[in-house]
Amino acid sequence: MENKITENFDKIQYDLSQNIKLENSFSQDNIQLIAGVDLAYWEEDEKTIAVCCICVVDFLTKAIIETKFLKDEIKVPYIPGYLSFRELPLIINTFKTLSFDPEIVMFDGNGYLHPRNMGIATHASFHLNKPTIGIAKSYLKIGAVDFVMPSDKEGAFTDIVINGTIYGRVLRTHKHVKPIFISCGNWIDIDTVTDITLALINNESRLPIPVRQADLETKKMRKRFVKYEK
DNA sequence: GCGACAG
DNA sequence: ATCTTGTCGC
Repeated sequence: MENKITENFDKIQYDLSQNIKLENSFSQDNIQLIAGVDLAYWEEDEKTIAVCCICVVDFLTKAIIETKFLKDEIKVPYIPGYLSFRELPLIINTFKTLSFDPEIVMFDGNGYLHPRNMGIATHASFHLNKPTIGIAKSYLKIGAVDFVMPSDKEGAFTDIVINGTIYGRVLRTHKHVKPIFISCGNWIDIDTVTDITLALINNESRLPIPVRQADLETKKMRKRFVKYEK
């Protein structure tokens, strides 16, 4: 049964990946606004409900410009490697409610660092038509490829290379703190991804501000909903 | 049968 | 992702 699901997903991902813009010309200088996306889940009457929050951040001042959310039932199961099919529908609908127009979007999860180079950040770029970045808190193993732990210095990183291609980067954003796994979503290169990520780190978290903020908001919203419906 | 497994 | 208490540390 799960096989049937993933077969269909594989075909959709293949079709999407044919829609390729060739340039990775996005530069840090082009950013004024960057968005962060995250979801929180809970159970309600045997159903899985999620709220998606998107936070728009001013890249220079780090100020939170806008926060929007949307709640809905989630019917697709979580299968490792197929996260986007579970979370993207709600994300796309939430994105439509934004009044600001961020130049780039940051996701909780992988982009190119994925068995089919089609993690949620990459998949989303084709729907949002914007450059994207993947930020994962743990490693999704690709085949038998392990990652090498970077040295214990802020800004230290190692690359996850497969057949000569950089799939992603293991980045230490704070000393003595577990590294994060960053990768290109689309229309951007890995060095720019690294620069942007590091520019958005503060002392509060190992995660960059946009996804950190979205994570906080998403949990606030869940508290509100769960409290009001019982 | 057992382990692995973004969120 | 979520469930969960205390606890160590800045």
